[in-house]
This record gives sequence, structure tokens and C-alpha cells, in this order.
Amino acid sequence: MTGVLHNQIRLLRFMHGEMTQAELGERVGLTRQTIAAIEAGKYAPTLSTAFQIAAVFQVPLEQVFQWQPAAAQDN
Amino acid sequence: MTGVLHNQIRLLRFMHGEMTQAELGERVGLTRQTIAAIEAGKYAPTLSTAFQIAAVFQVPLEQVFQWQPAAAQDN
DNA sequence: ACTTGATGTTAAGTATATATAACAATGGGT
DNA sequence: ACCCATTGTTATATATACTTAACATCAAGT
Repeated sequence: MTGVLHNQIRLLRFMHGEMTQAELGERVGLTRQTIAAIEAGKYAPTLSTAFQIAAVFQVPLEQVFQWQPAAAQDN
Repeated sequence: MTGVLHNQIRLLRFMHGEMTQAELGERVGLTRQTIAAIEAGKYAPTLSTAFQIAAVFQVPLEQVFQWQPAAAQDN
């Protein structure tokens, strides 16, 4: 896990009619607890899950999740 | 898992000096068996893993993994 | 003050991504 | 014909994403 994962889920939810965690969960087939945990960065979602969340907000995946490498060592 | 996940790992490996599965594995901290399985689509990686693989090839994540929703119902 | 909806959080269980070890098959050198 | 590196594959084990259920807090109505 050489890096940090950020996300804009909370922001995107509010930008989409104050969508609730529960509703987002329903839309992607996850529980609201799981959404809460992902949103809080408690663990990193599966790639499929990430794509589904991005699809709900109709934005590219990188607009929902940002990856920051720990220490750049190449190039 | 409402959708299908494709990837271009094999292509990208050969485009990057015929990089071996083992070498890619080392670079992202996975075993060659895990790389082989992801490449073969046997299971979907973690978002962190996906970002790390994309970083090795220095391309955006969507250039490595493509998500195809099963049935579009929202518009 | 009371309800209700939304979120935070936690414990215990299930599903699945990943590791480890082993063996087979192939292709390229030599 | 023999190495040797690469990949395919499979069984068992471990880590972790995700579920379920439960309880707590807090803000908004009423």
C-alpha cells in the first residue's frame, strides 16, 4: 500500500441533490456502512466498486478517487 | 458486480520493454501469480493496486482498466 | 420534548483479493 | 538434447473488503 488514497464522495453526494450515503449504497449495491467507511478512508474499495460509484456521479474515476504515491523514486 | 472489467496489462507490459509479470509484480508489491490472475481477469484488483499498476506504466488508470456496465438503466 | 432521518461506529461473520508453494508447459539459447 | 526464464495453474492459507445487526449522536421538524 505504497501511497495514500483520497476521495471526493461526500462532495459529490452533496453536489448531486444531497444524495444520502444509503441511497448511494443502494445505487451501487453496497450498504450505507460500507459507503461510510470508504468515504472516511477506512479502507480502499474494489476497482469494480470504484467504477460503479464514479458511474453514479457520471464522472471519471479519477474525479472520485485520487492516488498519491508515498515516495516517488522512479524517473 | 454489475458490469465487466477489462484490462490492457499484457499489452502495456510488452509496450514497456517486454516487462515480465514477475517484474511488474515486484514493482507494485504483488506476486507474479496475482499479476497473472488479474491479467487473466480471474478477479478484480483493489483500487490501490489498480492505481499502482497504472503508475508503473505512467498512464491514467482508465488506460489500464476499462469498466463496462452490465445494463444501462439510468440516463 | 418527542420523533425521524442521516451519519458515526463497532463487533462478528462472509466473500474475495492476495500470498505461498508447488508442478506443468512452452520457447529461446547454447 | 539440455538449461532457463516465463507463464499457466491449482491447493491451502491469510488479509481485507464488505455484510449484518446494533446502538449512539445530532439536526430538523412537529
